[in-house]
Amino acid sequence: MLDEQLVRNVHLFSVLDDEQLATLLRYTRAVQLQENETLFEFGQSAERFYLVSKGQIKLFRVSEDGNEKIIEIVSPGKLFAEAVMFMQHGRYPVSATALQPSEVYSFENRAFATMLQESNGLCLKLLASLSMRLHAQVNEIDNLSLQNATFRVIGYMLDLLSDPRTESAVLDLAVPKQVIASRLSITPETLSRILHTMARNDIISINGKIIAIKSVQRLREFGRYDRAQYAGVR
Amino acid sequence: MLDEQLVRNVHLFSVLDDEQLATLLRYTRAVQLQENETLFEFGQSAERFYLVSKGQIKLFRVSEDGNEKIIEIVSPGKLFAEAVMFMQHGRYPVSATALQPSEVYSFENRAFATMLQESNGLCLKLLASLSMRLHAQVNEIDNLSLQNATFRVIGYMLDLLSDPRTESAVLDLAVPKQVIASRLSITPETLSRILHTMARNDIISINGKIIAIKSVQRLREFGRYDRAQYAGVR
DNA sequence: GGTCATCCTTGATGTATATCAATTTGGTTT
DNA sequence: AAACCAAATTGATATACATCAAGGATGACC
Repeated sequence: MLDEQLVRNVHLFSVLDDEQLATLLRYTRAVQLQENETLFEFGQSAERFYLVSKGQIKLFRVSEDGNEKIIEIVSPGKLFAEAVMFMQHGRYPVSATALQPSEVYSFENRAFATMLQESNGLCLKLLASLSMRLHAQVNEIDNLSLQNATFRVIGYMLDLLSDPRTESAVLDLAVPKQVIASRLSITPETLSRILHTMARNDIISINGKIIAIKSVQRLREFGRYDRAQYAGVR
Repeated sequence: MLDEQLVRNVHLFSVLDDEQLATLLRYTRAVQLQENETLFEFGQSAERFYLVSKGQIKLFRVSEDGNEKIIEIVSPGKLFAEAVMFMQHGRYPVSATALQPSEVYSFENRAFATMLQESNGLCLKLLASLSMRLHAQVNEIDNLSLQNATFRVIGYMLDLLSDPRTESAVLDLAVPKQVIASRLSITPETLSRILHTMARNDIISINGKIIAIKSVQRLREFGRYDRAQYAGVR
């Protein structure tokens, strides 16, 4: 059973009229995934794109030496692999597996491509969406190379904040810390040390996957002025 | 005087018919840039996009502490800043300045956006172009985080190779080494050490901005197995 | 409720790259 | 050719993070 409201709330689909939406849904199917089950692998021919309805999906690459780098963790309500859709003979640039028992809706590229040809508004919407993604990536490269590990961890936590203006907040990491570490291109050990240094400085408190941020402002500042590794309590 | 052939060879424009091309060119103007002259700055309202006809343009960001990170070096025949075009009130995500005396053709976003609304083929072409860019970025993130500095240097040199199948080649770096270093997110010192280690291992020879690659195959292997810093002659 | 397997934490050590500092080289201008 | 300036090189040292290794904590399953 498809959650039509979830589909309707996807930004990219918001321009579809009722008839187009109906057509899209006709070619849509829900896929159940167990924990660690793989949806598609790097290099496979890309015939479909996906919307997460429940759980979490990791998109990742495996390097020659067998190390896995998580590119993104996709949460409910978010699309993925839609960038390949209109390329003929496109191949998935990453692998996708479920971090938890999950459900995704699977859309046919071809059906959507047909709509793209009919609706210019849709086409422009997709352009805007891709271009925003591209800008986000430029920022990402920025962060990876210009900033240090502590900065990235803080950025990740700030992203999880629903309301960026609250001064204190409680957030749920939702995935194993090692997964977050991979996403941030650091080792689990380093992530642990960074978090605990913050805790020692009374900026956050850690309770398993639940992190309480005591002061968002001091969290931001910590990234600018401190090096986590050797920073003592002050 | 516009080099119409150069414009016609741009992949994105190849789908335009003669009339559309004429319309585009009517709103196009050539801009001359001196060395170090800035074309636009980060955050400025993006009304135009560009094609390099002569010289080299660097796209970069400046971090809070004043360090500049070069995101890309754009060469003749390549477009830049076209990803912002159809976003209303878009802002440039980077700054652009000339590395040498250069010439760029400047296109109006609005004129092009009008064409986009008329031509679905053009729209799809742009989608494909952006999506390829997105994939390239995913690869880039991959390289930045998974690989080491030596690997990135090798990747940069292999990219400059016109024919990737030749076993030996001579290539012109064309820009100061410090610019390349910034592009690769390393310091000039580290770049120098890496190049000279390769030279000591008889893989390349260095003559100012001219690098002779003695064996492309050995160059590739060097990235996989070696650490440049402490690798001796073998 | 104990056992087992993950995940997380903590410490000791290693290393790739940055930083700082001093020459050297190369290209421009006089 | 001399003088000058930016770019490149080279060496010494510092440091952020990784790696290796050894416990702890947590939760699932019988």
